[in-house]
Amino acid sequence: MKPSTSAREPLRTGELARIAGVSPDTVRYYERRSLLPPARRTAAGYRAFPAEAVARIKVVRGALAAGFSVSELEAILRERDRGGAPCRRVRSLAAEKLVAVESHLRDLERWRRELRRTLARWDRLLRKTGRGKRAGLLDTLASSPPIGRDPLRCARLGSSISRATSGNRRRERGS
Amino acid sequence: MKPSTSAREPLRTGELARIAGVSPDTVRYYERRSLLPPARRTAAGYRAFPAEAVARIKVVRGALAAGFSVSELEAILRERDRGGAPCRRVRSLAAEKLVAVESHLRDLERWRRELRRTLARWDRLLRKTGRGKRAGLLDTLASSPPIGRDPLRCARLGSSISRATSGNRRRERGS
DNA sequence: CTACACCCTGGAGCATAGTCCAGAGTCAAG
DNA sequence: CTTGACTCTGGACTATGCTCCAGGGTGTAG
Repeated sequence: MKPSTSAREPLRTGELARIAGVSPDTVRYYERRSLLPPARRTAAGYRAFPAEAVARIKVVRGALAAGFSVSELEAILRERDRGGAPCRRVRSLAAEKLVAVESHLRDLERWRRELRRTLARWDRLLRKTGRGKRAGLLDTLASSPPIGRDPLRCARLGSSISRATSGNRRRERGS
Repeated sequence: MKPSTSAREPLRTGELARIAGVSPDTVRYYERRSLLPPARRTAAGYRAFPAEAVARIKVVRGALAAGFSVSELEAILRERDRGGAPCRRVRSLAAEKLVAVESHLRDLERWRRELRRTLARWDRLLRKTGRGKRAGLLDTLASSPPIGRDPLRCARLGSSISRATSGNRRRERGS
């Protein structure tokens, strides 16, 4: 199990970031949030990471993608680094994620059904309404909340969606 | 079309809120965000809403539940109040929501599949690992990102999910 | 010596739809 | 007059996982 990474042992923040496919800011952020053990420092105060940090970051990214939160990971990794085996907790956390995902899936499906019905109704309304005349589309939503008594969750999702829909600037910078 | 609401005409903030099923803070918020036209004021500075405000709030809640954002609604309602007929825009906005919802649905389904596979793999690992020994569950996620190169959206969803999962304090206050 | 690339830190910003707060005024009943 | 229920305002706060910034230091090639 000798480290076979192509880069020489002590990695600086930027190197580690490039190899792991994240931004230097993210590396520093992970260290601050204890997802990465505190790096050694050079005389000048530069971070010097061991090669294992690359794998660690990949684990973190994978876990985040799976739905774990930074603070959950913090606790888990902390225990693991102390020699503990938080496997059961990890498993049950993942099981919770699955339950949550399934419930969201149901919400989204209901939402999709509602949107489709709404669009169909609106198209009917629009067809029998003159151009430039108001069809009162929104008004048909007034009594609609059979969505349950908590439109908030949907609204929240809605916002994250509209963000995902539109802007994707950033990225692209280096050589 | 005479207002048949049971309460006397000029509604104060709290009355309107109770009738419409939202909090007084929310009523003021909607007014500030121009979802509600500016209310008349009594001599003391209290808001005095017309009975129509109830319906307006219901429309807003319905639209929010359908996925419209406050600022979209602001623009739409503003134009409608000026006598315009933003129906086409409303319709196309809703169509966009549908597209977004469907795409999220696909993401969530992929996520669910991944979680299920992960759990199955982990259970296999756990079975052949002694109690209290580390099974390296998280490590199996390191190379997993076939989720695409953007775990962010998932992570974001994850967070909104965990919030939805756990805490639902507040509410309950009145008589 | 001078670019130029890279590193550091602490802190603000993002984006949403509210919620909650303090400090202060209003109003009807008792 | 006091109590209690209500109202007002402007602003801070919530949650997340980064991202970006200013202001300043480091390292090295030319």
